[in-house]
Amino acid sequence: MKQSAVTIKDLAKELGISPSTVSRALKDHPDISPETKRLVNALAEKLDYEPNTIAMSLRSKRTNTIGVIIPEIVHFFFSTVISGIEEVAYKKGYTVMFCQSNEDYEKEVIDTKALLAHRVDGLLISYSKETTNFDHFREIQRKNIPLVFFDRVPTDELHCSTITINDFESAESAVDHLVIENHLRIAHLAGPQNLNISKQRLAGYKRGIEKHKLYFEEGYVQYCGKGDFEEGYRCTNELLKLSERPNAIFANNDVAAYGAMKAIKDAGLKIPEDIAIMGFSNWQFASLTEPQLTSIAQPGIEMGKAAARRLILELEAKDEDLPPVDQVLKTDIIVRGSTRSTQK
Amino acid sequence: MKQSAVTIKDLAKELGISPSTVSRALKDHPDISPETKRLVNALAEKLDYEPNTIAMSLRSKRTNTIGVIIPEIVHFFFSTVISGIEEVAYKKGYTVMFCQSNEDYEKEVIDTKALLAHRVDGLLISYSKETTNFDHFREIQRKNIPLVFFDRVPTDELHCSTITINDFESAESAVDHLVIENHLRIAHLAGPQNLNISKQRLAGYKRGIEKHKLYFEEGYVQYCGKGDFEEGYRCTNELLKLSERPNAIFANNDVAAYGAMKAIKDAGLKIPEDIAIMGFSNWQFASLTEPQLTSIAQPGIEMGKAAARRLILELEAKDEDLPPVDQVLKTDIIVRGSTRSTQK
DNA sequence: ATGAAAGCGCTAACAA
DNA sequence: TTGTTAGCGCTTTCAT
Repeated sequence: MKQSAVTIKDLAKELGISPSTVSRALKDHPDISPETKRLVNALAEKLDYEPNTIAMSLRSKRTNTIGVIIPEIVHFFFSTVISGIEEVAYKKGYTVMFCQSNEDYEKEVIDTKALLAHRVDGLLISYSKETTNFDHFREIQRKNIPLVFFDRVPTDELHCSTITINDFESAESAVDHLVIENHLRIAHLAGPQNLNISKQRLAGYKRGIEKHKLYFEEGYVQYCGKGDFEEGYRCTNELLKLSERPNAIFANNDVAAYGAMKAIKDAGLKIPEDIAIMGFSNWQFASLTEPQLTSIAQPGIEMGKAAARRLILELEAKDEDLPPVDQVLKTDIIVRGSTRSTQK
Repeated sequence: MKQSAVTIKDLAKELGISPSTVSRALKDHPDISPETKRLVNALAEKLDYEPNTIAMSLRSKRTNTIGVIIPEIVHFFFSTVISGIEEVAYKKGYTVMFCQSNEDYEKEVIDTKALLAHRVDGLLISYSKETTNFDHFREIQRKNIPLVFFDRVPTDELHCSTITINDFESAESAVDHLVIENHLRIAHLAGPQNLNISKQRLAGYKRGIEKHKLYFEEGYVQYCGKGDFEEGYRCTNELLKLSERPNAIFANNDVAAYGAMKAIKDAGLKIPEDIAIMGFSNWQFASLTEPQLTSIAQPGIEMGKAAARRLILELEAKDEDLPPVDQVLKTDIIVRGSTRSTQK
């Protein structure tokens, strides 16, 4: 019922030499004679010897494993990020342990504990919409385990590297884009304000409104709670009730945007003729069938790669204690298949 | 730079008792006096003692970790499966190690090795479109490590449990559905035939064609290679060239179906008036904006849960050596938001 | 160039 | 009820 079970001891016994010699031979230690190395490696090959990484970990205190916690895997953006993480981890010889918090604070705490218990070398985290208490993250730091946040990152108080996109500027660019297309009454479906990304997007939107001196009223910003489909739908219906009905909606996130689309269609209105929709969203294939959809595409793969690279850098920097870095990635505005960078 | 480092030894020394007593006290062993247990637990709590799972694994030869290999994480279906796996694994106290093969045979082999090296207790695998050589799976079995396949499963030769959907019947039902809606010239975008699912779907399609005595010609089955977007597009263009142009397309998989949609639109034809599209696909939000899309929805979450449950069952059955089981899940045909089971 | 011995942190047989 | 000892598989001083 168990593993192949051939150990260094077995090889040693077979060859009539000591385990330590075998160990050294396998690692190509300079002290060992070429002849011995040859013999050891040949036998290892023959008996299909595989080093026991658990035993190695027990000694070295390294598992070559990185832990990842994301809110939800069934989500285009996060699956993209994970993909990037896996790619870099794989190339650098790390394996990925993965948990999803399901946007649940309690689960996130337990996941953190579980990954620490499994002795991951470092952690990559994008925290849940519910998370306002960061004690579990502090615990990680207390243990001196490298931790990098991506997308949903804390502001300052934790001294960690972060990977984000330029939410503020992107939101502003979105308004610019809508204005160019002559939409002058732009509403916003805002996300949960305990997430910095949502705050930034709202701020960028406001900046755009002010810059272009657009019409604005209180009701133009709808707070969609957790930004799910139903909330997007509900909030959009609120927008539709306004006397100065907006002719464009800038959505904080994709699922809310889909809710908005449904509300608009249910009201018998047309997209984008009556109301244009734009937002942080990757419509994936939908843009093929609804070419009027414009999105601010988040570079998920890049974010995953950047996060993994940064974490591994910190892991391998040993005690040099790298100061945290905040890396900001650029988004793209994708219009009807064409791409224009938000970079100014 | 390292973990909290408080060990059983530390606790023992502090309390002036032996490590084994501490170990037993922590595990609530009946032999230990309540008083000792109290003292030990109190100190453990105070010093924030965390058992070292690596050391435990070295002894027990169990890591409480399951390895998962899927072709691609950025894919609605597979992300759904992973989600189900994670859910069950979490509830049963396992952690998930995850790799994606990127539909690359070589990577799959390496991933297998990596997960075995990390001493996962068992493996869940859906193999790549390229995989025709199963030696790496046999290697797993040789080591007596439980292995469960899902969705893309081998036929017989490996003696493993499998979780699949009823591809054959679902495909037949799809044809039934199209016939009811009066589409009598139905073509098929077939998938890679080294995958059993693709074979089954093709067979079910053929069965449907025969049963209803529908018009058929050679060109109605287009083999889309790996079934990517471009292939779906190309193959659909082939269909459009036929003199008896089909008025419905049944697609083996989602991405090919999207390619088909683009080809049809590019040709100035309408969906579904000119050509209806149906297939194994989850259009997610697209069905909101294109309500004419009908899909055979694959129960990904259920598949993930079932696979994880089965694997854990085998893990915990110890040496009882459960005979492999082939579990077949039912799909749903989802039409304009309504759901009809394919179960007959 | 090689071996002996100790120890990573934990547990379990055996002894007391 | 508790302690002693040995060992999981590996590496690494320190000796030879």
